[in-house]
Amino acid sequence: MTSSKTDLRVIRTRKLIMDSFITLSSKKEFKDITVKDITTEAMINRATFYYHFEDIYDLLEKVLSEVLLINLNDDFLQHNELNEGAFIILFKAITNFQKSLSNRCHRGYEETIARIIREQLEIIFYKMLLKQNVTTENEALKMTAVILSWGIYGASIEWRTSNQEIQPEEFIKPAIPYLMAGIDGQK
Amino acid sequence: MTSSKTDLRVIRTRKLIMDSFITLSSKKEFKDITVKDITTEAMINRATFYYHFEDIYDLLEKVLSEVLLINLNDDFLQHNELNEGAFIILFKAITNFQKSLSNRCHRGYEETIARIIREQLEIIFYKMLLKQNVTTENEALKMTAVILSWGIYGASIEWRTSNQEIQPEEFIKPAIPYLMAGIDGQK
DNA sequence: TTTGAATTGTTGTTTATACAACACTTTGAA
DNA sequence: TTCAAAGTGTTGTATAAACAACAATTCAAA
Repeated sequence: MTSSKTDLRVIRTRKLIMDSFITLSSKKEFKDITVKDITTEAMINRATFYYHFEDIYDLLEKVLSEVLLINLNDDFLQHNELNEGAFIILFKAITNFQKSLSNRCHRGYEETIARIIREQLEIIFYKMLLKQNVTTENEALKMTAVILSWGIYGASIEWRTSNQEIQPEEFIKPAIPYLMAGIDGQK
Repeated sequence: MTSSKTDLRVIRTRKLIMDSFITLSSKKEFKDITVKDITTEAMINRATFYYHFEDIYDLLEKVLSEVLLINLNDDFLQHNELNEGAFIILFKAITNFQKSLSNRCHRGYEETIARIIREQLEIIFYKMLLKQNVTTENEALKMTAVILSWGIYGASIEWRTSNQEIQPEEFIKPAIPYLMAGIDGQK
Protein backbone atom coordinates (compact mmCIF):
# COMPACT_ATOMS: atom_id res chain seq x y z
CA MET A 1 0.00 0.00 0.00
CA THR A 2 1.55 3.24 -1.17
CA SER A 3 -1.72 5.16 -0.94
CA SER A 4 -0.98 7.70 1.80
CA LYS A 5 -3.85 9.81 0.43
CA THR A 6 -2.64 12.46 -2.00
CA ASP A 7 -3.24 16.14 -1.33
CA LEU A 8 -6.51 17.39 -2.76
CA ARG A 9 -4.63 20.16 -4.57
CA VAL A 10 -2.63 17.58 -6.50
CA ILE A 11 -5.73 15.73 -7.60
CA ARG A 12 -7.50 18.93 -8.56
CA THR A 13 -4.56 20.39 -10.47
CA ARG A 14 -3.98 17.16 -12.42
CA LYS A 15 -7.64 17.10 -13.34
CA LEU A 16 -7.63 20.75 -14.39
CA ILE A 17 -4.63 20.15 -16.62
CA MET A 18 -6.01 16.99 -18.21
CA ASP A 19 -9.46 18.46 -18.76
CA SER A 20 -7.95 21.54 -20.33
CA PHE A 21 -5.82 19.45 -22.61
CA ILE A 22 -8.85 17.46 -23.73
CA THR A 23 -10.80 20.66 -24.32
CA LEU A 24 -7.99 22.15 -26.37
CA SER A 25 -7.54 18.91 -28.30
CA SER A 26 -11.02 19.29 -29.69
CA LYS A 27 -10.19 22.77 -30.96
CA LYS A 28 -6.61 22.44 -32.20
CA GLU A 29 -4.17 19.92 -33.56
CA PHE A 30 -1.92 18.39 -30.96
CA LYS A 31 1.15 19.97 -32.53
CA ASP A 32 -0.35 23.45 -32.14
CA ILE A 33 -1.05 23.07 -28.42
CA THR A 34 1.56 24.69 -26.17
CA VAL A 35 2.12 24.25 -22.47
CA LYS A 36 1.13 27.88 -22.03
CA ASP A 37 -2.19 27.21 -23.78
CA ILE A 38 -2.94 24.40 -21.38
CA THR A 39 -1.98 26.28 -18.23
CA THR A 40 -3.95 29.34 -19.28
CA GLU A 41 -7.03 27.24 -19.91
CA ALA A 42 -6.53 25.41 -16.62
CA MET A 43 -5.84 28.64 -14.71
CA ILE A 44 -2.60 27.36 -13.25
CA ASN A 45 0.97 28.62 -13.37
CA ARG A 46 3.18 27.18 -16.06
CA ALA A 47 5.77 26.08 -13.52
CA THR A 48 3.09 23.99 -11.84
CA PHE A 49 2.63 22.04 -15.05
CA TYR A 50 6.23 20.86 -14.84
CA TYR A 51 5.69 19.86 -11.23
CA HIS A 52 3.20 17.24 -12.45
CA PHE A 53 4.36 16.31 -15.93
CA GLU A 54 7.75 15.99 -17.57
CA ASP A 55 6.54 17.68 -20.71
CA ILE A 56 3.57 17.78 -23.05
CA TYR A 57 4.24 14.28 -24.34
CA ASP A 58 4.18 12.93 -20.82
CA LEU A 59 0.80 14.60 -20.40
CA LEU A 60 -0.42 13.10 -23.66
CA GLU A 61 0.58 9.66 -22.52
CA LYS A 62 -1.20 10.00 -19.20
CA VAL A 63 -4.35 11.48 -20.68
CA LEU A 64 -4.39 8.70 -23.21
CA SER A 65 -4.30 5.89 -20.69
CA GLU A 66 -6.14 7.53 -17.82
CA VAL A 67 -8.90 9.37 -19.59
CA LEU A 68 -9.62 8.90 -23.27
CA LEU A 69 -9.49 5.17 -23.61
CA ILE A 70 -10.73 4.48 -20.11
CA ASN A 71 -13.89 6.36 -21.01
CA LEU A 72 -14.26 4.46 -24.24
CA ASN A 73 -13.73 1.35 -22.21
CA ASP A 74 -16.56 2.09 -19.78
CA ASP A 75 -19.05 3.21 -22.40
CA PHE A 76 -18.27 0.17 -24.44
CA LEU A 77 -18.55 -2.39 -21.72
CA GLN A 78 -21.94 -1.16 -20.63
CA HIS A 79 -23.68 -1.01 -23.96
CA ASN A 80 -22.17 -3.59 -26.27
CA GLU A 81 -21.26 -7.18 -26.71
CA LEU A 82 -18.48 -8.29 -29.01
CA ASN A 83 -20.32 -8.60 -32.31
CA GLU A 84 -19.91 -7.15 -35.82
CA GLY A 85 -21.17 -3.72 -34.79
CA ALA A 86 -18.79 -3.57 -31.82
CA PHE A 87 -15.77 -4.12 -34.04
CA ILE A 88 -16.88 -1.33 -36.34
CA ILE A 89 -17.45 1.12 -33.46
CA LEU A 90 -14.06 0.32 -31.97
CA PHE A 91 -12.27 0.63 -35.27
CA LYS A 92 -13.89 3.96 -36.00
CA ALA A 93 -12.92 5.23 -32.55
CA ILE A 94 -9.30 4.30 -33.11
CA THR A 95 -9.02 5.78 -36.57
CA ASN A 96 -10.77 8.94 -35.43
CA PHE A 97 -8.32 9.27 -32.61
CA GLN A 98 -5.36 8.79 -34.88
CA LYS A 99 -6.66 11.39 -37.27
CA SER A 100 -6.92 13.90 -34.43
CA LEU A 101 -3.30 13.36 -33.43
CA SER A 102 -0.51 15.27 -35.02
CA ASN A 103 1.63 13.61 -37.64
CA ARG A 104 4.65 15.40 -36.27
CA CYS A 105 7.24 12.89 -35.16
CA HIS A 106 9.05 13.86 -32.02
CA ARG A 107 10.79 11.95 -29.26
CA GLY A 108 9.34 8.71 -30.57
CA TYR A 109 6.03 9.44 -28.94
CA GLU A 110 4.13 7.70 -31.70
CA GLU A 111 5.50 4.41 -30.41
CA THR A 112 4.24 5.31 -26.97
CA ILE A 113 0.79 6.11 -28.27
CA ALA A 114 0.71 2.87 -30.20
CA ARG A 115 1.63 0.88 -27.12
CA ILE A 116 -1.00 2.56 -24.99
CA ILE A 117 -3.72 2.08 -27.55
CA ARG A 118 -2.86 -1.60 -27.88
CA GLU A 119 -2.79 -2.08 -24.12
CA GLN A 120 -6.16 -0.45 -23.73
CA LEU A 121 -7.64 -2.44 -26.58
CA GLU A 122 -6.37 -5.62 -24.99
CA ILE A 123 -8.09 -4.74 -21.72
CA ILE A 124 -11.33 -3.99 -23.49
CA PHE A 125 -11.28 -7.20 -25.51
CA TYR A 126 -10.41 -9.32 -22.52
CA LYS A 127 -13.23 -7.92 -20.42
CA MET A 128 -15.76 -8.41 -23.19
CA LEU A 129 -14.61 -11.93 -23.94
CA LEU A 130 -14.79 -12.74 -20.25
CA LYS A 131 -18.36 -11.48 -20.14
CA GLN A 132 -19.63 -13.74 -22.90
CA ASN A 133 -17.49 -16.84 -22.39
CA VAL A 134 -18.07 -18.68 -19.16
CA THR A 135 -16.66 -21.98 -20.39
CA THR A 136 -13.35 -21.20 -22.13
CA GLU A 137 -10.33 -21.00 -19.85
CA ASN A 138 -8.94 -17.55 -19.07
CA GLU A 139 -5.51 -18.07 -20.60
CA ALA A 140 -7.09 -18.73 -23.96
CA LEU A 141 -9.22 -15.61 -23.67
CA LYS A 142 -6.20 -13.49 -22.76
CA MET A 143 -4.36 -14.78 -25.78
CA THR A 144 -7.35 -14.00 -27.98
CA ALA A 145 -7.45 -10.48 -26.55
CA VAL A 146 -3.77 -9.98 -27.35
CA ILE A 147 -4.20 -11.13 -30.91
CA LEU A 148 -7.31 -9.03 -31.42
CA SER A 149 -5.68 -5.88 -30.03
CA TRP A 150 -2.63 -6.20 -32.25
CA GLY A 151 -4.75 -7.18 -35.19
CA ILE A 152 -7.18 -4.32 -34.94
CA TYR A 153 -4.45 -1.83 -34.21
CA GLY A 154 -2.49 -3.09 -37.18
CA ALA A 155 -5.52 -2.68 -39.37
CA SER A 156 -5.86 0.92 -38.25
CA ILE A 157 -2.22 1.57 -39.18
CA GLU A 158 -2.83 -0.06 -42.54
CA TRP A 159 -5.80 2.24 -43.01
CA ARG A 160 -3.83 5.32 -41.98
CA THR A 161 -0.74 4.70 -44.11
CA SER A 162 -2.39 3.64 -47.32
CA ASN A 163 -5.84 4.71 -48.28
CA GLN A 164 -7.60 7.06 -45.88
CA GLU A 165 -10.12 7.93 -48.55
CA ILE A 166 -11.95 4.70 -47.84
CA GLN A 167 -14.28 4.99 -44.85
CA PRO A 168 -12.91 3.14 -41.79
CA GLU A 169 -16.21 1.33 -41.61
CA GLU A 170 -15.83 -0.09 -45.09
CA PHE A 171 -12.16 -0.74 -44.56
CA ILE A 172 -12.63 -3.11 -41.65
CA LYS A 173 -15.77 -4.89 -42.87
CA PRO A 174 -14.02 -7.57 -44.98
CA ALA A 175 -12.09 -8.72 -41.91
CA ILE A 176 -15.06 -9.07 -39.63
CA PRO A 177 -16.19 -12.57 -40.64
CA TYR A 178 -12.71 -13.87 -39.83
CA LEU A 179 -12.56 -12.04 -36.50
CA MET A 180 -16.00 -13.25 -35.49
CA ALA A 181 -15.35 -16.84 -36.50
CA GLY A 182 -12.59 -17.19 -33.95
CA ILE A 183 -14.75 -15.75 -31.22
CA ASP A 184 -17.81 -17.80 -32.05
CA GLY A 185 -15.66 -20.89 -32.04
CA GLN A 186 -14.81 -20.29 -28.40
CA LYS A 187 -18.42 -20.10 -27.28
CA MET B 1 -5.54 52.01 -7.49
CA THR B 2 -5.76 48.97 -5.25
CA SER B 3 -5.33 46.53 -8.14
CA SER B 4 -1.95 44.99 -7.31
CA LYS B 5 -2.89 41.98 -9.43
CA THR B 6 -4.51 39.23 -7.35
CA ASP B 7 -2.94 35.83 -7.06
CA LEU B 8 -4.08 33.40 -9.76
CA ARG B 9 -4.99 30.89 -7.05
CA VAL B 10 -7.48 33.33 -5.58
CA ILE B 11 -9.15 33.96 -8.91
CA ARG B 12 -9.27 30.25 -9.71
CA THR B 13 -10.62 29.22 -6.34
CA ARG B 14 -13.33 31.88 -6.37
CA LYS B 15 -14.36 30.76 -9.83
CA LEU B 16 -14.43 27.11 -8.82
CA ILE B 17 -16.62 27.90 -5.84
CA MET B 18 -19.02 30.10 -7.79
CA ASP B 19 -19.30 27.68 -10.69
CA SER B 20 -19.95 24.81 -8.33
CA PHE B 21 -22.62 26.79 -6.54
CA ILE B 22 -24.34 27.56 -9.83
CA THR B 23 -24.15 23.93 -10.88
CA LEU B 24 -25.62 22.78 -7.58
CA SER B 25 -28.31 25.45 -7.74
CA SER B 26 -29.69 23.86 -10.86
CA LYS B 27 -29.97 20.52 -9.10
CA LYS B 28 -31.12 21.45 -5.59
CA GLU B 29 -32.99 24.12 -3.71
CA PHE B 30 -30.81 26.77 -2.18
CA LYS B 31 -31.81 25.72 1.32
CA ASP B 32 -30.58 22.17 0.69
CA ILE B 33 -27.10 23.23 -0.44
CA THR B 34 -24.42 22.96 2.23
CA VAL B 35 -20.94 24.42 2.27
CA LYS B 36 -19.61 20.88 2.17
CA ASP B 37 -21.60 20.20 -1.02
CA ILE B 38 -20.04 23.20 -2.69
CA THR B 39 -16.47 22.48 -1.63
CA THR B 40 -16.77 18.85 -2.66
CA GLU B 41 -18.02 19.83 -6.09
CA ALA B 42 -15.31 22.48 -6.39
CA MET B 43 -12.60 20.12 -5.14
CA ILE B 44 -11.42 22.53 -2.47
CA ASN B 45 -11.06 22.28 1.27
CA ARG B 46 -13.96 23.54 3.34
CA ALA B 47 -11.71 25.87 5.31
CA THR B 48 -10.73 27.53 2.04
CA PHE B 49 -14.35 28.43 1.45
CA TYR B 50 -14.33 30.53 4.61
CA TYR B 51 -11.14 32.20 3.49
CA HIS B 52 -13.06 33.70 0.57
CA PHE B 53 -16.62 34.03 1.80
CA GLU B 54 -18.17 34.83 5.16
CA ASP B 55 -20.82 32.18 4.75
CA ILE B 56 -23.14 30.73 2.14
CA TYR B 57 -25.26 33.87 2.06
CA ASP B 58 -22.23 35.95 1.30
CA LEU B 59 -21.52 33.59 -1.58
CA LEU B 60 -25.09 33.88 -2.80
CA GLU B 61 -24.83 37.64 -2.78
CA LYS B 62 -21.62 37.66 -4.75
CA VAL B 63 -22.78 35.07 -7.28
CA LEU B 64 -25.93 37.06 -7.73
CA SER B 65 -24.22 40.31 -8.57
CA GLU B 66 -21.11 38.97 -10.27
CA VAL B 67 -22.44 36.11 -12.30
CA LEU B 68 -26.11 35.47 -12.74
CA LEU B 69 -27.41 38.92 -13.47
CA ILE B 70 -24.28 40.09 -15.20
CA ASN B 71 -24.80 37.30 -17.70
CA LEU B 72 -28.40 38.26 -18.19
CA ASN B 73 -27.17 41.80 -18.61
CA ASP B 74 -24.76 40.95 -21.41
CA ASP B 75 -27.12 38.67 -23.28
CA PHE B 76 -29.77 41.28 -23.04
CA LEU B 77 -27.75 44.23 -24.17
CA GLN B 78 -26.55 42.46 -27.28
CA HIS B 79 -29.80 41.13 -28.60
CA ASN B 80 -32.61 43.42 -27.53
CA GLU B 81 -33.85 46.93 -27.44
CA LEU B 82 -36.24 48.14 -24.77
CA ASN B 83 -39.59 47.23 -26.30
CA GLU B 84 -42.61 45.18 -25.23
CA GLY B 85 -40.84 41.85 -25.75
CA ALA B 86 -37.85 42.98 -23.71
CA PHE B 87 -40.00 43.76 -20.70
CA ILE B 88 -41.60 40.35 -20.89
CA ILE B 89 -38.26 38.55 -21.14
CA LEU B 90 -36.86 40.47 -18.20
CA PHE B 91 -39.91 39.90 -16.06
CA LYS B 92 -39.89 36.19 -16.78
CA ALA B 93 -36.20 36.01 -15.88
CA ILE B 94 -36.82 37.67 -12.54
CA THR B 95 -39.79 35.56 -11.58
CA ASN B 96 -38.00 32.40 -12.64
CA PHE B 97 -35.08 33.35 -10.49
CA GLN B 98 -37.27 34.03 -7.49
CA LYS B 99 -39.02 30.70 -7.91
CA SER B 100 -35.67 28.92 -7.87
CA LEU B 101 -34.68 30.55 -4.57
CA SER B 102 -35.59 29.05 -1.27
CA ASN B 103 -38.45 30.54 0.70
CA ARG B 104 -36.56 29.97 3.91
CA CYS B 105 -36.03 33.25 5.71
CA HIS B 106 -32.65 33.55 7.38
CA ARG B 107 -30.43 36.47 8.32
CA GLY B 108 -32.57 38.80 6.27
CA TYR B 109 -30.94 37.65 3.08
CA GLU B 110 -34.11 38.18 1.09
CA GLU B 111 -33.63 41.91 1.51
CA THR B 112 -30.12 41.54 0.16
CA ILE B 113 -31.31 39.61 -2.84
CA ALA B 114 -33.97 42.20 -3.49
CA ARG B 115 -31.45 45.00 -3.38
CA ILE B 116 -29.06 43.25 -5.73
CA ILE B 117 -31.76 42.45 -8.24
CA ARG B 118 -32.95 46.06 -8.23
CA GLU B 119 -29.42 47.36 -8.64
CA GLN B 120 -28.77 45.07 -11.56
CA LEU B 121 -32.07 45.92 -13.18
CA GLU B 122 -31.23 49.58 -12.86
CA ILE B 123 -27.93 49.05 -14.63
CA ILE B 124 -29.59 47.13 -17.42
CA PHE B 125 -32.31 49.71 -17.92
CA TYR B 126 -29.88 52.59 -17.86
CA LYS B 127 -27.63 51.04 -20.46
CA MET B 128 -30.51 50.25 -22.75
CA LEU B 129 -32.03 53.67 -22.40
CA LEU B 130 -28.66 55.22 -23.12
CA LYS B 131 -28.40 53.16 -26.27
CA GLN B 132 -31.65 54.35 -27.75
CA ASN B 133 -31.80 57.93 -26.46
CA VAL B 134 -29.16 60.26 -27.77
CA THR B 135 -31.09 63.42 -27.05
CA THR B 136 -32.44 63.12 -23.50
CA GLU B 137 -30.07 64.21 -20.75
CA ASN B 138 -28.44 61.49 -18.68
CA GLU B 139 -29.90 62.49 -15.34
CA ALA B 140 -33.37 61.99 -16.70
CA LEU B 141 -32.43 58.55 -18.07
CA LYS B 142 -30.92 57.53 -14.73
CA MET B 143 -34.10 58.52 -12.97
CA THR B 144 -36.16 56.55 -15.46
CA ALA B 145 -33.94 53.54 -14.87
CA VAL B 146 -34.45 53.80 -11.11
CA ILE B 147 -38.19 53.98 -11.46
CA LEU B 148 -38.31 51.11 -13.93
CA SER B 149 -36.13 48.86 -11.75
CA TRP B 150 -38.23 49.43 -8.64
CA GLY B 151 -41.42 49.16 -10.61
CA ILE B 152 -40.58 45.92 -12.34
CA TYR B 153 -39.18 44.41 -9.18
CA GLY B 154 -42.28 45.44 -7.27
CA ALA B 155 -44.43 43.81 -9.92
CA SER B 156 -42.47 40.57 -9.52
CA ILE B 157 -43.07 40.65 -5.75
CA GLU B 158 -46.73 41.29 -6.38
CA TRP B 159 -46.77 38.27 -8.67
CA ARG B 160 -44.95 36.10 -6.14
CA THR B 161 -47.04 36.97 -3.08
CA SER B 162 -50.47 36.87 -4.64
CA ASN B 163 -51.28 34.76 -7.61
CA GLN B 164 -48.48 32.64 -9.00
CA GLU B 165 -50.94 30.57 -10.97
CA ILE B 166 -51.10 33.34 -13.57
CA GLN B 167 -48.22 33.16 -16.04
CA PRO B 168 -45.64 35.91 -15.46
CA GLU B 169 -46.05 36.84 -19.09
CA GLU B 170 -49.77 37.48 -18.71
CA PHE B 171 -49.26 39.15 -15.37
CA ILE B 172 -47.00 41.90 -16.67
CA LYS B 173 -48.74 42.51 -20.00
CA PRO B 174 -51.36 45.00 -18.72
CA ALA B 175 -48.59 47.26 -17.41
CA ILE B 176 -46.58 47.36 -20.61
CA PRO B 177 -48.45 50.14 -22.41
CA TYR B 178 -47.85 52.41 -19.44
CA LEU B 179 -44.15 51.48 -19.20
CA MET B 180 -43.59 51.99 -22.90
CA ALA B 181 -45.43 55.31 -23.00
CA GLY B 182 -42.90 56.91 -20.67
CA ILE B 183 -40.02 55.61 -22.72
CA ASP B 184 -41.44 56.59 -26.08
CA GLY B 185 -42.09 60.06 -24.70
CA GLN B 186 -38.36 60.51 -24.14
CA LYS B 187 -37.36 59.64 -27.67
C1' DT C 1 -37.08 15.34 25.37
C1' DT C 2 -32.76 13.22 24.50
C1' DT C 3 -29.21 11.54 21.68
C1' DG C 4 -26.20 11.16 17.89
C1' DA C 5 -25.00 12.66 13.43
C1' DA C 6 -24.35 16.42 10.38
C1' DT C 7 -23.17 21.18 9.66
C1' DT C 8 -20.95 25.43 10.77
C1' DG C 9 -17.16 28.33 11.66
C1' DT C 10 -12.22 28.77 13.42
C1' DT C 11 -7.17 28.00 14.19
C1' DG C 12 -2.04 26.36 13.74
C1' DT C 13 0.94 23.87 10.88
C1' DT C 14 2.42 21.85 6.54
C1' DT C 15 2.65 21.84 1.68
C1' DA C 16 1.47 22.73 -3.19
C1' DT C 17 1.35 26.43 -6.08
C1' DA C 18 2.12 31.35 -7.79
C1' DC C 19 5.44 34.39 -9.19
C1' DA C 20 9.52 36.25 -11.14
C1' DA C 21 13.61 35.63 -13.19
C1' DC C 22 16.70 32.99 -15.79
C1' DA C 23 19.24 30.53 -19.83
C1' DC C 24 18.25 27.91 -23.67
C1' DT C 25 15.80 26.45 -28.00
C1' DT C 26 12.52 26.96 -31.75
C1' DT C 27 10.21 29.54 -35.10
C1' DG C 28 8.96 32.78 -38.54
C1' DA C 29 9.60 37.00 -40.98
C1' DA C 30 12.86 40.70 -42.77
C1' DT D 1 21.18 34.43 -42.87
C1' DT D 2 19.81 37.30 -38.94
C1' DC D 3 17.05 38.94 -35.55
C1' DA D 4 13.09 39.30 -32.57
C1' DA D 5 9.32 36.88 -30.58
C1' DA D 6 7.50 32.83 -28.62
C1' DG D 7 8.12 28.58 -26.31
C1' DT D 8 10.63 25.40 -23.08
C1' DG D 9 12.32 23.92 -18.79
C1' DT D 10 14.30 25.29 -14.10
C1' DT D 11 14.99 27.58 -9.62
C1' DG D 12 14.30 30.37 -4.98
C1' DT D 13 10.98 32.68 -2.37
C1' DA D 14 6.34 34.09 -0.90
C1' DT D 15 1.74 32.71 -0.09
C1' DA D 16 -2.83 30.43 -0.77
C1' DA D 17 -4.75 26.32 0.31
C1' DA D 18 -4.88 21.51 2.51
C1' DC D 19 -5.23 19.19 6.60
C1' DA D 20 -6.53 18.04 11.17
C1' DA D 21 -8.59 19.14 15.15
C1' DC D 22 -11.77 21.70 17.75
C1' DA D 23 -16.18 23.76 20.00
C1' DA D 24 -20.67 25.24 18.95
C1' DT D 25 -24.98 24.79 16.61
C1' DT D 26 -28.70 22.51 13.95
C1' DC D 27 -31.54 18.82 13.02
C1' DA D 28 -33.79 14.42 12.57
C1' DA D 29 -35.04 10.24 14.71
C1' DA D 30 -35.66 7.38 18.91
